[in-house]
Parts: sequence; structure tokens; C-alpha cells
Amino acid sequence: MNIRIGELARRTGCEVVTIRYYEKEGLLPRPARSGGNFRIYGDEHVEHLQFIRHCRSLDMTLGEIRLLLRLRDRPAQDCGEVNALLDAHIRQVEMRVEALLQLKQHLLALREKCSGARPIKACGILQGLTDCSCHLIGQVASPD
Amino acid sequence: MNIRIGELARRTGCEVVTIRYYEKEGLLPRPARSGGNFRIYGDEHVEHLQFIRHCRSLDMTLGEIRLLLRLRDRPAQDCGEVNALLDAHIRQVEMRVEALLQLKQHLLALREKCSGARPIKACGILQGLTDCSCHLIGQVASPD
DNA sequence: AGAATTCCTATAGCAGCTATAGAGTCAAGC
DNA sequence: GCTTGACTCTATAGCTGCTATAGGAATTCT
Repeated sequence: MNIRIGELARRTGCEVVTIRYYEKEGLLPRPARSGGNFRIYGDEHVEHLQFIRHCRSLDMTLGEIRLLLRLRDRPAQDCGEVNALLDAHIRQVEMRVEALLQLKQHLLALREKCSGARPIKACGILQGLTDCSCHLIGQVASPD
Repeated sequence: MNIRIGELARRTGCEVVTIRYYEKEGLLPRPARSGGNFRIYGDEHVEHLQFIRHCRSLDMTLGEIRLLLRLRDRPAQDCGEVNALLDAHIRQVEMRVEALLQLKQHLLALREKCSGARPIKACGILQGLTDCSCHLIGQVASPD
């Protein structure tokens, strides 16, 4: 099976530019080239790219995916590292959720300060944002 | 009160480079300059920057903050727009939380496929990532 | 043969900073 | 008066994970 980049994109739901980007980043092995310098892919590339897309749909970083791919290339090694990576990723997601829930509480508290339909100079929300009393209490964890 | 950028940074917990960045982005008004071309700030800048930092700690984008600042400059106008902006922001946070909770479910399901301590070629997690059966079910909403 | 489509490389842009280079300013100590 | 050090200046590049654009070459359709 010899397909070009457009067909690979169609089969994986991945944009053409993104495929080239993964190649540049070393996530996808360099394919053979046709006489006219077009990339020629095979089944193994489809599978490889699907793996990457699956990981991305789980919000893994390209660094994490790179590591998983490297591990996958050592079939005899123990898979503890894979488990550890996933555990760490799950913890990160949990932390992000907690940070966002805290954030939401702060936003709701701020929201209660104004019922709307006031002149801006009396708006409770803008006053709450200007007031810095709660400034350091609710620091948000760094986004993803 | 005439302070330089380092002192402003200290008082607001904001990095010097970030202050200059906000100025370049039009969020912070250009301050006066000293003879040696140093930025000279006053009380109003401290307050202004605290407002920005407070908004950022609530995860607002610089675009949202720019809009809020512009509204703040029209004290007589009705504050409905401020309320609307905050409501929209809260909804966004809620959606992000839900997306992350879904994501967590997918990750936990994947995690269950392996107990660790296997050779990598038998790792249930890597197999789950290679298998694309659940690929399009759990698409994650675009991050923040 | 000519037009439409696909492909190529290289570069810049998005958000919200952070880091670096190379130079200038200013106050204190010797 | 001169050096040291802390601070400041501008300009530029880097981070993540793409996306968009320009300008060209290859292929495919009619």
C-alpha cells in the first residue's frame, strides 16, 4: 500500500500540515519519496499516526507521546514506565479540574456582586476586579 | 509617587518583562520617561496593573481584559456588557471542566487495561492506544 | 494542451509570556 | 574620578501545537 500525504490525512482525520509537522518533530518516521519528491506512506504510517492522534485526543503532550513511542520500540522491556506516565497524566488532569473548579467559585463570587443594569462606575464586578483583597488567595494553577 | 518598573513589578507580583509586554499590547498606558529613558510609574499604574493581574488570575484572556478596561473608561454607560462578559467566561470554564472530566474517564478506562509489570509488547495501555475503536468517541474540547 | 488538484519548502502567526544579547543609566564604595 | 553592581533599555527568539500563507513544482483530469 503506497499512499500520499493527502490520503494519509483522510484516513486519520489529521491535517496534511500537521502530518508534516509531526515528521519535523520526529514523531512520525520519514517516509520514502516518489520520483517527484512526494512523501509515500505505508500501513505502518497509518497505524503510527493513529497512535499519535489517539494520544492527542487524550490531551497528551507531544513530549509524552514521543516517550511512549520510544517505549513501544522496546517490546521486551517492562511496561512500568508506561503505567507511570499515564498515572502522572491523570493526576495532571485532576489537578487542572480542581484548579478550574476553584476558579469557577471565584468567578461566581464576583458575579454575585452585580445584578447588571447599573452605570459602569457602580458595577460591582468592576469594583471587585479593582479591589485586590482576594488577589493572592485564588491563584490558578498554570493552564494545561 | 514616582517608581520605576522594578518597583512596580515588586508591588504587583508581576514580572518586569510582563509589564513591558502589557504596555506593548496596549493594556497598560505608556508611562512618562526619566531623563535616562527609564519608565516612570504612578499610583494609577499600580491600580491599573493590579486590575489586569486580578483578571488574569481569573484566567481571562488579554482580549477580555482589554474590553473590560475599555468599558471601565465609560463610567456612565450601563454595565450589562460587563455582566455578559463574566457570564460567558464562567460558561467557558464550566465547559472546560466538563471536557476534562470526560477526558479523565477515558484515561481511567485506559489505565484499567494494564496492571504494570508486563513486557511492553503485552502492555494493555499501549494496546489500547494503538487500537482505534474508541477514537472518535471522546474528542476533547479545544483547550482553554 | 491547459486547468485543476495535490504536493513541496520555507516562513510567519496565534497566546501569553519567558529568556537572551548587548548596551545604557545610576548610586555607592574606594 | 573610577569601578562595581544593580537596574534598565530595545530587539529578538523561544515555548506548545498547530494553522496560514507564499511561491513554486508534480500530477491528474478533461
